[in-house]
Amino acid sequence: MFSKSCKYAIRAVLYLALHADSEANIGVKEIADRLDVPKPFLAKILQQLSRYQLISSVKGPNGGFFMSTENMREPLRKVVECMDGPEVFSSCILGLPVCSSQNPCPLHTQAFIFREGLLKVVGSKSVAELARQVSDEGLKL
Amino acid sequence: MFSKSCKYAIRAVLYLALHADSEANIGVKEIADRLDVPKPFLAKILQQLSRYQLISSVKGPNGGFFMSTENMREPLRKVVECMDGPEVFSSCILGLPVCSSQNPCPLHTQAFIFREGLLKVVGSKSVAELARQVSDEGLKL
DNA sequence: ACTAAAAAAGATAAAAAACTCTTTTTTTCT
DNA sequence: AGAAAAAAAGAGTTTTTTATCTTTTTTAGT
Repeated sequence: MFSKSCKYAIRAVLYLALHADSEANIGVKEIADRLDVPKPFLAKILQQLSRYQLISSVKGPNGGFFMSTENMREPLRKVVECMDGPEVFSSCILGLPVCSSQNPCPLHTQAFIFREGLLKVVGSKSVAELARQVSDEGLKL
Repeated sequence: MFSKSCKYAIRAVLYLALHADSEANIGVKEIADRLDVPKPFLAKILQQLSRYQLISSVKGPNGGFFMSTENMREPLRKVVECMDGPEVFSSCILGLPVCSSQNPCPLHTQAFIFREGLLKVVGSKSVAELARQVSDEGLKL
């Protein structure tokens, strides 16, 4: 479904969101350790997220990553789009270039429902909302 | 979502199903041309489908591929599992190894719904049923 | 029996994704 | 000002996926 980069990105963003209260910024190393993902690879992902302003960063000593209030307000969907491109939500499930309501592929109707579901998953909730849920329900990243 | 192999496989199976009535077997070349996919790659895919008995083949002159009655009865799900592995329907959407109802990941609930939808898409309908729909509604492969 | 047509099998090549390493820039603290 | 800490940037490497090429096996028709 999602690429590995995207999965790591979602988890990293949630990790940051859950620790947004802490004063200190959070470094790549900490996130990589906690999520058990390769550090240099995660660094690249965080760079990308930062470029798209989905997370915030400060350089230098005591620097690291954190979530601004604006960052927290973004829907999770943006994180996915940032990593896997916006097409994941719109492209044909069979990869046909011309698939549309006018010219539907064999799975178009079913895929439509499925896609609506997907959008409900990551499209409606903001990072803040999802983080609260994770916290309330004690979910694992 | 699905790998390219899987997308090609679905379309190829449907193509075969739609031409199941014709007397002659269908060669790789014809399918590749009609679906506009790379022939040698498609050949590999058809081999795999044939090994898993999701399509049928005969060698030699006038040989080629076709769908047996048993092949037609299989749910599309099997084609997907044959190409992308059975995990696509069960594995955690965030790639967590321990994700389950007992120990849900942050997207588990939402993913559950989404996955149900996916299973409805490819799990319930047989190749025959789907092919009929394609034919009735004049859908494009 | 021979030829030719087709899939099966195996080996290779190219492209993309995942992952790593090195250098540069920014910034804080002394 | 200088040292050190941290992200940013850039340049590799490895692995997986996608795609191709070559050889072998099967089989129908002559």
